[in-house]
Amino acid sequence: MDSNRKAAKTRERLLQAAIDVFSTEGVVGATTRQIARVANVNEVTLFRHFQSKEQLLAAATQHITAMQVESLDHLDEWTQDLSRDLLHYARLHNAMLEENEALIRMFIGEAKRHPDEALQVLQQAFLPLREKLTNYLRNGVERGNVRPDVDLFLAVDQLTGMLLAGMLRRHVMPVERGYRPDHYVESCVDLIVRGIGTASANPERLSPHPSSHPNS
Amino acid sequence: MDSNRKAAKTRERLLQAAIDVFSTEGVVGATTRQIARVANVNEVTLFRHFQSKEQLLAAATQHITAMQVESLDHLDEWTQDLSRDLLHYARLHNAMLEENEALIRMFIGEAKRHPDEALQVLQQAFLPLREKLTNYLRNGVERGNVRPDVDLFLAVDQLTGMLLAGMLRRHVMPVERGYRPDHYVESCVDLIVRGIGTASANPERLSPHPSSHPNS
DNA sequence: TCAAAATGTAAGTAAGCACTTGCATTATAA
DNA sequence: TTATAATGCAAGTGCTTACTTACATTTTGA
Repeated sequence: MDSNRKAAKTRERLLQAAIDVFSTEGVVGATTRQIARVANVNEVTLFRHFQSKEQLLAAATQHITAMQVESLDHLDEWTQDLSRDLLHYARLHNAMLEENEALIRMFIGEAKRHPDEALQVLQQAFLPLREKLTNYLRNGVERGNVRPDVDLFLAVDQLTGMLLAGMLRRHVMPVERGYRPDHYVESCVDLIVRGIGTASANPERLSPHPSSHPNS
Repeated sequence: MDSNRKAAKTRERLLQAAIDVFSTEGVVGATTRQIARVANVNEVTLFRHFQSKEQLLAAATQHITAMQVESLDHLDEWTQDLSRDLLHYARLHNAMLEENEALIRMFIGEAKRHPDEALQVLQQAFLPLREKLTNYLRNGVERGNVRPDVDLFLAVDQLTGMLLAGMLRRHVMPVERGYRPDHYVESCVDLIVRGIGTASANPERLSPHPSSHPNS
């Protein structure tokens, strides 16, 4: 009964194509024809796998969250140096944002029209990351790296918010922005460390830009 | 020749309706029928004022930027107290984000499909604000409120980025977020002041949360 | 080899879309 | 009042959409 496997394979191709087309064209703009074409599959086959375009969207949403859960595990080695660890996290987070730019844009724009799907993706994709970082910071409080009076959830939302907005800006604005893109991420981490870290986590308060590169 | 004025009035109604419907339904999702219905106007009249849906979008985009330029002037009284002034600015900026939520979502989602319109709105609506705040901060450097080694453009982008992301999050996530929404804005300002302000701009470095409320 | 399952192909349906045409109706200007 | 400009109304055009039906072809499991 390995005809299951073939069906599952085209189903997978359809889901990936749906994610691509939905991301770039939006939910209304995406057509079943184009999705089928991208999946290298006849349009009728699409409707044999998914009864309707709406249900294809639901299945694609679930497929996304399943993938995101897998790719979460790259984040386990903490050096207990607040600046280093936050920078590591921020770079991973930023890379994830950059990779999924079209998808994120689409869900932000469509959040009010498809609240269930948007909420599901955001909750499954971002909340675990937030939880993990919050736990790390809570640990930092006990180690004396992080001031005990800060709202950790809020601080994490601030960091990820800056990264998200930075990604959105980067891809719309022309160059013209003064600072370099990778400097932005570093500077956001720096800002957070200044804001929530204790003196022991801010060793280089003397030099202007702690983690910046020596270039013109 | 005051039949001009009547035509201009329905044109205005059509533009406002177009902005509303484009915002809530997206560019592809919006139909000329619905826009005409919202404007209380026959669909044919829409096409007599604008040759095509695409040109209606262009006109609506221009109409938006024209409106934004007017509403910019509420921002002129600076007390020269960095915390106070930034908080004032942040609250205005946040109110503007909240008012135009649907429109902003739509332009974020559609930025890649309509780059010209998105860029025009963003440039006309956000760049002047950024310029104004940057100038204020540059002034603060000379007064000794702001550290001279900070990248002012970057700092402004960080603040507005946190506010934008905060607004986007607020309207998608259910409650469940621990901190209160208005505390978020204050905390973002606080973070920036800690990050870019000199000691003279951070008078209450002793107390945990300078401008926070006494709640559990 | 043979039945069953998965896919392809061709054609079609009903609905909605942007947009047009022709003419009647209303409001404005002189 | 009368000519003109703005709008309403009814109908229609051509196109695209999601989705279906019927049948032929390929792939797979035993």
